[in-house]
Amino acid sequence: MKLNQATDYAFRAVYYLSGLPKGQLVEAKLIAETEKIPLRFLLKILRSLAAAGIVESYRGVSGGYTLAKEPREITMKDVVEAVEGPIELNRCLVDPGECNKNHTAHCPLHQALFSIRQTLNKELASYNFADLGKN
Amino acid sequence: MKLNQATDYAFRAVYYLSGLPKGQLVEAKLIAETEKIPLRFLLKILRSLAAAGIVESYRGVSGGYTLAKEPREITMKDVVEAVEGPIELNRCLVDPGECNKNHTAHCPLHQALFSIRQTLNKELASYNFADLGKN
DNA sequence: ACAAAGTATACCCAATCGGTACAGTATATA
DNA sequence: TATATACTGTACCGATTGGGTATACTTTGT
Repeated sequence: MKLNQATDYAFRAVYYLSGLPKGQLVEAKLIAETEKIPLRFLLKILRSLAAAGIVESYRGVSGGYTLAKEPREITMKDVVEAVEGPIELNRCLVDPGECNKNHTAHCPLHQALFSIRQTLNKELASYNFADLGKN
Repeated sequence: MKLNQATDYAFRAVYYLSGLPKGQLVEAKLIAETEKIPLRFLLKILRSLAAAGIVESYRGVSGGYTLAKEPREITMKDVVEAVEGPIELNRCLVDPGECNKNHTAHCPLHQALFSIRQTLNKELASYNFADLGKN
């Protein structure tokens, strides 16, 4: 069970942007070089981050990217969800029809998984990009 | 980010075995039918569980499977790891060489991910198959 | 008008997932 | 001791996902 590589790159990109003066634009190319991320792939990831309202993009000659909100307002959970969608943990947490036993409500495994997912989400949400740098 | 289907089946199989009198053998076929798991696939999963010391197998005419230890001694983490290996969360947690920034030790993202993984592991380890049934 | 940025869509190869097939081995019982 | 029954091991298979690239296009500052 792991996060995918795109998510890792997204973490790095957002972390990089968090270290910049508020509102400063940076081209994808520079982020890519600094963070050693394939440029084309990074552009794709940045589009997801933009769609999720984490990053703002500006086109044209001196365009680039900047954070759409304060680093403190962006959590690791936000980034994960922007890139790979919500954490599912298990098919049957998403679609009860997928549960081949089909008695979700009184399935103790389901209950445990539900609670584990919740813990994981909370944990991811507890890290914001302002605090990440410090310590 | 999710657990795979084999792990889900493994949960169900172990849960099923946990509900049986200690030491009672059950054929894979019966587990498969009860839990609606493809038989061949279940057999494969059971081999992983046996290799991990969660389940014991007996061949021959009235063979089958039984838990290798008390339900209380088996956690969801044990089952996850038996089936899909340890939880990695991120490439660079496994192999520092994979970290394209290569300064793992002082990377705040790495530190956060490390801690998140730990929380997840603890959470998974907090559910054992004796308690799952009750409540 | 043109170069420098981002956008959109489509594609590609490799790895993993979910599962099956086949050939083999152990064992209880007739 | 033959045989049916149950597990084992390896190899395979089609579909999906992961990680990334290509191509064509749009926006914008100078």
